[in-house]
Amino acid sequence: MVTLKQLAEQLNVSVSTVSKALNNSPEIGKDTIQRVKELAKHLNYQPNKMALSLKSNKTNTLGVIIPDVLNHFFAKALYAIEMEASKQGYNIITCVSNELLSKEENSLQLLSNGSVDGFIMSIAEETQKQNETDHISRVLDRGMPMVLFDRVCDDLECDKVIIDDFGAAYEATKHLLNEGRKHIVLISDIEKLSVGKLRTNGYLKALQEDVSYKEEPVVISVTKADDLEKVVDHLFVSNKKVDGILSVDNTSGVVALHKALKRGYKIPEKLSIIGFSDDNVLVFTEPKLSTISQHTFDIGKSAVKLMVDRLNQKSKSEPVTTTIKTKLVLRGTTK
Amino acid sequence: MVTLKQLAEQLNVSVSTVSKALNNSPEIGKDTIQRVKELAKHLNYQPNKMALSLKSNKTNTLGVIIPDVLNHFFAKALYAIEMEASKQGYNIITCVSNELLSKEENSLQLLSNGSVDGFIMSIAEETQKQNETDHISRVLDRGMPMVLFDRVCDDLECDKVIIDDFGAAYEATKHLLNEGRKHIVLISDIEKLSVGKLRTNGYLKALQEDVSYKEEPVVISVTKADDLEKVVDHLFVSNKKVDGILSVDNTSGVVALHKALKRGYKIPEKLSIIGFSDDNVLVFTEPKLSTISQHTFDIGKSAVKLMVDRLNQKSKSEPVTTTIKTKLVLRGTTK
DNA sequence: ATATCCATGGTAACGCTCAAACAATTAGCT
DNA sequence: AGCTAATTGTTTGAGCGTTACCATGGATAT
Repeated sequence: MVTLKQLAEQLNVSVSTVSKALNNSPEIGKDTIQRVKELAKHLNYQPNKMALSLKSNKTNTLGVIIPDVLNHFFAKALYAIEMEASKQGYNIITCVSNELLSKEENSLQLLSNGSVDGFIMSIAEETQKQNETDHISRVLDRGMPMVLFDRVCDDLECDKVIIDDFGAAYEATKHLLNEGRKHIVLISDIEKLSVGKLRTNGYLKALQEDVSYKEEPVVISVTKADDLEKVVDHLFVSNKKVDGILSVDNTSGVVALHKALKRGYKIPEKLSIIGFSDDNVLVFTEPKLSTISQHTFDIGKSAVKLMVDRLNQKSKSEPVTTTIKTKLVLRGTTK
Repeated sequence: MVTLKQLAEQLNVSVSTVSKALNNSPEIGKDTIQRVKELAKHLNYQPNKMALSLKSNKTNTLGVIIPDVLNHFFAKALYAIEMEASKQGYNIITCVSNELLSKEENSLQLLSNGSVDGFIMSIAEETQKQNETDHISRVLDRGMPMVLFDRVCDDLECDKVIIDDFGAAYEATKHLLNEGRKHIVLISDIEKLSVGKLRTNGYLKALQEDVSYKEEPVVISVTKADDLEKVVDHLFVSNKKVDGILSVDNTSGVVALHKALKRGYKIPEKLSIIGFSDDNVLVFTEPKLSTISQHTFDIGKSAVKLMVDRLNQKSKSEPVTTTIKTKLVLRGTTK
């Protein structure tokens, strides 16, 4: 790597002259600036990032901690975060907590040594289950900015980006009711997560409010240990009258559709299905799955924006929570 | 952030004493070491990463550039890279080239300023199409280590991790031939990529070698602009006799399976399908898709290992190419 | 008293920026 | 013309947080 010192030596000027010249300081003569810049370009000079960061105490790097890259939602959020961060001149250091509290603690700890200017993260499943947030508070207490997205924790005083999980599920359930469905089942493999609970509550609320709906709500909670396909398929034998399915996670809606088709259900005539999936699964379904679209890209983008605002602000201000609108997109699996 | 200086002041010793104490230097008295360490722990002292990097000229950070996080293959590779890097004490800075040459050039440029110790990357589609590798050579010339994976370029002198694309497709085609298939079609949406071409060649070679195979090979190349589902579906009308399909990309195998089922093909009796997909799509198929497994996790892991070896080595040595074994996993869509 | 050891302190350097100092030129004033 | 004042262009020096090397001081041993 070529340094200011080397440029200075070659040009027979001092280091600071070179530095100022490259930064277009008005103190430096026009011709000198020219000479310096030419040599710099010629030698492909790049200011050393570490030196800059050390001096300015700014890294222009964000730490991003997500629970699982293989989950399409988080992959897309990561994509959006990377795009927006890059646009704003930030790099991202990515860590995958793998849904583990210990890994999350570790990543936070390791990056809190001046590696990043702030954190964007979504909380690991284990962390949410154990409701353990000390490691996050510790970071916050040190004055490090943090933006939580999707899986947040209400107790933490920091910026957040969420969707209206309750409302989205409520609306989708309402839609099924309006279609005249009388036996609406909810499937969830995220019942342990904050967002999962909210969605389930939205479903329950919608059913409760409907005086003409007689059935008891049915919540099928699938855990990691379960065989998703088996559990979903079993629904059709244990609950023969099912005529509406709301899946509040990424995959179970698609699985339900496949299983239902295999069992000969007419869709959407006899059975409606609404999923919480991203567009990417559509290519694997026929008819196309109706979904609640989370606008994942906007979620990631907003998280970065909140972070950048926070980093640019002079005085402290109250935490902000951005709620991204969801949209019920009706396709082939609803009437 | 608490610094050595602050510790030193509180303990009434010099900065260098604190530094040495924390590094267990034998020069320092036992009791002093104790005192220093206690305070350090108490104040949660973390050595400043930037200062360390500046001093040692090592960042313990790797730059990872992938073409597309939404592609499951790359997401999984990224996951593996992150896991292994973390295990080896490295952070990763992730950039997504979005299949664009310009973004790739940009990321390489931006991180070549001392931000990372080396690069792990897979080449963007545009870059491969235009066969433009100057930006990569430039990095290599500066002595920055680089490991290419999956989408590599033979001309570049650096470490590589690949799979035997030719052999994998060859073997899969052989399998279809051994089943007695007489009209085997290849579907590919990566015909423009090095790996795509190799796979196609493997398919062609297998057909050529079989003297009893009379048909002309049929390669269906799908581009981004095409509607994958339409193109695949059309195959069944334009090529009524098809009894074997080899999909060499991530998704078209699953789509072909769905379309074939919808058209009433008996699978695997009348039609065999082999895909190049990862396990994750299996939940969306019935019968389960037979696939060529790429061992994506091993690919990522190996890339990191090559990189770490390279970084630890004293003297320069020849580039290494690691080939990860593939495995033909027969499931429900083959006899 | 001199050599030997031990514990600690001081300094420089990594690459950079910024404030302040300085030298050299030009302008302003009697 | 002669002297100060202002302007311009450049260098010096300190500091960001570390560590490595060298120096220093006091105690102990010879």
